[in-house]
Amino acid sequence: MLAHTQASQVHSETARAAAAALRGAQAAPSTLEGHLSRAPLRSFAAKEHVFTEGDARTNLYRLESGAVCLYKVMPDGRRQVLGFAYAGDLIGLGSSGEHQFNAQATKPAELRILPWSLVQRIARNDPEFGFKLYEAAAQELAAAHDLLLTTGQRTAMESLAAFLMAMARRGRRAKDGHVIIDLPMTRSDIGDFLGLTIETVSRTFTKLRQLRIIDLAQCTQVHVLDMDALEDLAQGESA
Amino acid sequence: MLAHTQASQVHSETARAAAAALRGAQAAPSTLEGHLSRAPLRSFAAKEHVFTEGDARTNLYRLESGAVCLYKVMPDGRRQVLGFAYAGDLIGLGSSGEHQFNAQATKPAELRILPWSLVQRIARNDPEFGFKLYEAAAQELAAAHDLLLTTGQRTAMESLAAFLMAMARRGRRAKDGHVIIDLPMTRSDIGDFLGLTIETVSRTFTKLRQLRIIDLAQCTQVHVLDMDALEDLAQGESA
DNA sequence: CGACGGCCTTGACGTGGGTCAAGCGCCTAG
DNA sequence: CTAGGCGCTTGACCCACGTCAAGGCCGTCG
Repeated sequence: MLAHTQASQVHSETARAAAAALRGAQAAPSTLEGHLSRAPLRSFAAKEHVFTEGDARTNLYRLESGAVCLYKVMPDGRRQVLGFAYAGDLIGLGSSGEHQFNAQATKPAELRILPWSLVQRIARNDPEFGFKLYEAAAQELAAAHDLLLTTGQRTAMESLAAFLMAMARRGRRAKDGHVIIDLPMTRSDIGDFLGLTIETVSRTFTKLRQLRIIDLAQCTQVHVLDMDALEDLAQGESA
Repeated sequence: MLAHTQASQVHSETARAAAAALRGAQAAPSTLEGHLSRAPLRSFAAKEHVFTEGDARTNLYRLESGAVCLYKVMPDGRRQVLGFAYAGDLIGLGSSGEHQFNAQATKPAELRILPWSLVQRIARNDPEFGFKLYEAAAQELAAAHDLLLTTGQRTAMESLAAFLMAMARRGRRAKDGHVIIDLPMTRSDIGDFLGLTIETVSRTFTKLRQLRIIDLAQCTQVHVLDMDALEDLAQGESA
């Protein structure tokens, strides 16, 4: 679910669940997907919090539309964004107890809400499901490790290029062949994600534009003009 | 298992397993602890790798003694240490497929080795166990998130102070009341962990010594003279 | 429609920490 | 006992990025 990692798994269940629904069977669903598809849907306004650090972990969420930013804050206000969630991503995984970070919609969002107690119940009855939960957590762990590589080792240019490469996987393709990336978050979110200031993020975007590697239609929409060059920059091929 | 997080859970099972063994019952063990306690033990020399990135995930390990460093490397050699494992920690959790980082003993170490296929088999039969796996992964995730806060936001001084605070929880107490920390890793490991160079780590140690907050008997042994001051520095009280 | 506030960009400047280089202490091997 | 190597420290220098400050562009609300 965190950026910097490949697309999520899940979703293969959707068709099966839909088929079951058509058959009119209202038997209690057994898969996570089954539960989620009939879980209540709640809307959140931009900037509204889904949960905050210290809240009891009462629910597991799945984002249906919109985007959500996950972050931690230090006492003095410095902020580290841990990742962004997009449609299809699970939000709220973590060891039992309290939430250890904040989740805030960066644009209007809709989420399915599943009580955590139910999740635990399913896990107790379905060993396969417990293992799926584990794999979901492991995937997030891998994403966090990737992000560590960028905040710990990469330069501003490398970080931003890697970020854009990751976002490009979610992007669409314009008729002229260029990949178009919509950024559903502010420069501040990006900066706090990559461990940079908004000024540095902005300047680095400008530099990429001057290098004719990207084009900025609006500040929230990136056209990738030269994906190979971007890839090179992400891997550390100098300037 | 990563530093920066509280002690591990597990271990409560040890007594029960021992009791079962005494009863002479040789029935197949059902808990992870049961399996681990009779799993083969292997020794690794300092600097020897337990596994490397790209290796198939064939085993789950538990460290019995020594210390292990977990890290990723970039193509050009830059390295990010993800964490350190100490006695009792599980190593090798992650989504199925290949290992996504390297694990290298920083000093002579002994590990119990459990085939991953067995872990999966247990998970399939024991729902409780699958959930435990999940919680272990979630714990590592929390540790990674904490580390992100330091590599992304903290200054060198804050990072090192936070690192020492975390290590102090594992430390012993001298007769004069000072906490003594043994560092089973090099400056280079610490630097790559915190996103700093070895020179900066060294200079920061020196600064802490000059401030009379710590004392360095040898470079691997830290005496904490003023835990409160260290705590303050970790939280960002300037200096 | 005009004014305000968020968000983004750009410039000038300062600095924390990276780089390069030298030297030291300790451990191990011969 | 001596030599070599590895890891640690320290100093001098420099640069990437942070800080501070000044606009500009929307989008929204009165």
